[in-house]
Amino acid sequence: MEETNELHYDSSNELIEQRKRKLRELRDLGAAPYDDNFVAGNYAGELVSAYGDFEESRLTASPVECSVAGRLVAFRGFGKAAFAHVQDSSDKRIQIYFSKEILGAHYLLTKKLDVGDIIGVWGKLFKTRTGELTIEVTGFKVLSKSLRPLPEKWHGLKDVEVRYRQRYVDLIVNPEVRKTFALRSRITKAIRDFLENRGYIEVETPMMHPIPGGAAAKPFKTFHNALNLELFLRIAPELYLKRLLVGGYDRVFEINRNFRNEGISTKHNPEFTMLEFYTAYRDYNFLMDFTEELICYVANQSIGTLKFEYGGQAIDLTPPWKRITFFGALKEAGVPDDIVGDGAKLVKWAQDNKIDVTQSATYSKVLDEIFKEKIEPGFIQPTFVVDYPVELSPLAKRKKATGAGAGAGANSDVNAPELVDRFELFITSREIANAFSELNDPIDQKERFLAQLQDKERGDEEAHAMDEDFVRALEYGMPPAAGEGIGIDRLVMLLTNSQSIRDVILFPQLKPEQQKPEQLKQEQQKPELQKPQSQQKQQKPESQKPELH
RNA sequence: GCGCCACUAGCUCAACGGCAGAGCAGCGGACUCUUAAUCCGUUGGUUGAAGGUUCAAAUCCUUCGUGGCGCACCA
Repeated sequence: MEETNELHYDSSNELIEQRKRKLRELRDLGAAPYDDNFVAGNYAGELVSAYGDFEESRLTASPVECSVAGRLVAFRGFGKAAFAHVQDSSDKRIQIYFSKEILGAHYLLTKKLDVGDIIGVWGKLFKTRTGELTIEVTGFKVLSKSLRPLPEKWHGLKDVEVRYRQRYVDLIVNPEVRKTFALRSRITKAIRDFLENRGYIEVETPMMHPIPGGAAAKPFKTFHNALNLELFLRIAPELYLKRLLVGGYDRVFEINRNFRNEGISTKHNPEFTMLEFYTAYRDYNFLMDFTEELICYVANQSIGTLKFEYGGQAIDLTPPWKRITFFGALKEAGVPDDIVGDGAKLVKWAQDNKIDVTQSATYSKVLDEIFKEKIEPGFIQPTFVVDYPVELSPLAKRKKATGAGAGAGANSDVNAPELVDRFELFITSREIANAFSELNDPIDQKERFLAQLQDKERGDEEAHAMDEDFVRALEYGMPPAAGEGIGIDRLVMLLTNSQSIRDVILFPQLKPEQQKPEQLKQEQQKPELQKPQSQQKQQKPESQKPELH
């Protein structure tokens, strides 16, 4: 084999060669197959909705000239005529009609077209005998010759790996995928509209943090050369947004990526999109009502209803939503009263109930584990769980010792400073939102950071790190505030009935498709102590392999 | 990280120890109202990779790769 400048993906199979040949033939015929600046006057969708109902006689009486540009997605050739469909960004397709009689010598070019080519056409509208609105083409240009065959028209592209890796193909051929991402866009727009209409301003805070904070998670590390500084991709924007509250913004929000160095699953992507918003002079009770309004607004604006199916389950977002306390939920699920508060008993109960609890688990982790195992699966319809234990919420405000806190409806555990003003919203057993009254006591905050540091020393990799500048900010005074985070990907999953987070992220994280030959070579040369002999034999044909420089 | 499953033509899939196939796409031909166009003819494969078992491997075994699902991990 000779050294080659081919890409690592096959770019020389027969089908591609045939298309390259047509490309040359187009050029020989005087076409410019990668032409530029074709300004179409119309979109397919616009033409279909405006003229789709017109009678043929009407289109003949007052002809409609039009032009569209898009991808050729079907082609049916006859001897001296051809029908095809062009699909454009209006997400509709319109039929076009090529006729030798009309196009003359230009008609030859249609013989060099393939499904997948991007073309611009102009002509006038007419109705076929079957009543389909069609452009009778008087002229066209090949704007981009497609060299790779698209998947089959009928079965389409199903291979999920190819769909994720080559999302561009997925988007071309699978309309429901385009629909999902169109909905995603409407959902984020609705969120922005809702918040902006209520006086919130959108901000952007750092993605690269010297101290990863605002959540309990393992961060990605990176490095800034000029500053000679280790940095972390952010796990949450929380601490920066609260600095902005100190700075005087009363209502701020950010919709952006968070990064967490954890496993990948149908519910987890290493980078995911989070909405966080903060409201000064309000508490978490305000946020519960606000969240109902926000999510209902978003549902109405995006899918136009509050009642829909998710994975075969009927979901109803009609407010008000159920509210239950953390310990109330535990009690309801049959966790005995007396073990709560007693670490040893709690661990024993968890183990007795076959809940996996590691040796190093802290009291709060065990509680959390029991909750996730026993309680969460029950929350199919929207449910607020309120008043979490303080150990689980190092950034939330303690519950008032008196019952004076507003909105006591669901709060049966007042008089409990070991609790915090916090809720989580669950829909389809999944956490959709997490919110609390923000801790603004700098001394308490510092102590909680210190407690987290102890957890860290005990081996809890995800314990919060001390952020001294954040404490300093609080020392200047942060107004009382309520803050909330909503996982956008999971919200989009819910509203688009997507079972995997990869179906709502355009380019989900995957391992590299192909190892570079250099890497492969290195690995083969690695001395493997315990490798059986049969493995080592693989190295023999090395001399026949291409030398790669 | 662990377990199970998958990987066959450009795409969607058969063949499950005995000659690697179909449909669509493609290519050649016919065809001026088709729309999964039709009709005739036809090309296309290192069966994800490497080893092994066997007279014979897509098929059985091992290792590896990638993906899916589940588990673990996961404010």
